[in-house]
Amino acid sequence: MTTTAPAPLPLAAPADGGCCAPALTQAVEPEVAQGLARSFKALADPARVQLLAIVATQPGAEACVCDLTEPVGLSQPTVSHHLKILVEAGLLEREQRGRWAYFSLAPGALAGLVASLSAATQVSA
Amino acid sequence: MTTTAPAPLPLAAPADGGCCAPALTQAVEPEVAQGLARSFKALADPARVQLLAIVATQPGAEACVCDLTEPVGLSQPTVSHHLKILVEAGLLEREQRGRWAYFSLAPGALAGLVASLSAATQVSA
DNA sequence: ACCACCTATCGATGGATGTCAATCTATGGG
DNA sequence: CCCATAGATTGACATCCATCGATAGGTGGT
Repeated sequence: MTTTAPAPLPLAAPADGGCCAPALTQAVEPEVAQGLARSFKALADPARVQLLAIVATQPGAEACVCDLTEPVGLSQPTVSHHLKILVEAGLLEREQRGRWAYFSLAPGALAGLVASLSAATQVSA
Repeated sequence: MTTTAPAPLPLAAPADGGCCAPALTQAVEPEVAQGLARSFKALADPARVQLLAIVATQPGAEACVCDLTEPVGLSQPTVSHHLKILVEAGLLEREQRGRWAYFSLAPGALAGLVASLSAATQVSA
């Protein structure tokens, strides 16, 4: 989080009569962009997409690690690692029930991402 | 490319009477997961999110590199690199016009991602 | 108490990725 | 014909990340 926006952004006006429009300075706050990028980074791995999809399609929308290891074809530590990333990204929720850990979709998380992307598409449309 | 799904997925039945449901084998085809992950990977960088947002909010939804370098605070080669990634991901389109290169939102690309995410959320709802 | 089982953490390793300076290519103007 | 400018490519470097084996932490059964 150190970064977030140290850049002064001198904003040298394109007075050179160059190519195009004055160019708006910031379409999105750098912080916002960073937050979105972090969410997308959590989805930027095939294994994690699969894990999310499996959880979503499970009856009750929850699954334990023992159910998730085999479908993705990865070792148990690796699956645990990916699940942790998804939880930290706010996309999954973890619940220790008895001896097993159950993972479920975090309500509203994906919807939030959808809203962000939709906003972008609306602008162009 | 090579990968895509070499795993035989032995599918050892959870006959051990373990924790949970039989566990569906594949909620999403590995290829599909890989495709989605590749799209999300293109969005998994703050600079690329910003670039996309700037292009989207420009009048006419297009911008040239000279407009994009300063707002993100990165060097010209780096911006060019990010733009290339966005184009290869199918999110942006490039058009050489005169001496300048104009980038615009690829129609339907973001919408497709929104559809995929929406599908996932629908399942749980 | 002990043991079997599920999951998380640790350490290591190979590969991917972001970034820049330097250079190259191409387009237009004089 | 030469030069200036916009942008892409190259090479190098540092960092991050996915993956695994080995191990630790907790929980339940006997």
